Amino acid sequence: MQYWLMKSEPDAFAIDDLEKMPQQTEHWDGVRNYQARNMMRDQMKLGDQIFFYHSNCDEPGIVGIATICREAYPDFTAFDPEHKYFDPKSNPDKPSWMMVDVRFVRKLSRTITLKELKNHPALCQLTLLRKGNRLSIMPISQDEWDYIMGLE
DNA sequence: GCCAACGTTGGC
DNA sequence: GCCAACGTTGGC
Repeated sequence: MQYWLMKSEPDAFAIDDLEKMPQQTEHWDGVRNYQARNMMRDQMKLGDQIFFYHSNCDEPGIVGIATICREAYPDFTAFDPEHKYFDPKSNPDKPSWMMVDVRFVRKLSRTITLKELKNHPALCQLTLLRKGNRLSIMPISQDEWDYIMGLE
């Protein structure tokens, strides 16, 4: 099993929104970066654990845990000209983009903020903290996962 | 709102 | 293949 961190802007889709979905499950659409797509397509497996991260907001940080409940399949929002994630270069015969389904597990008892994560030398290898890294999906090592869980 | 640090696009 | 222009991300 692997661990991941996935970013979402809470104004668009927050951890509370995931919790309120039917079956507490939602497809993770709109990933339009090849590196992130490749990780979803090639590495994300059923049961993998996810840190749900709120970005671009007052208090950026990890707010909850989710899990992969469906492995990669074509991101159908890319086929819909009315959709904001429409990509004319993608089509059902040859989809450019993929998505996974994620299921809510639980909220953390508190937000583990980006600011706080930066204060831990043990986490200096976190992709999230690397300069200029804007990936919306990134792998987390077992050690990093355990360490962060210990901060809650 | 600003802007650094990307990734993508497209002319050449 | 190069690289300038452009668009996006996301912290601050």
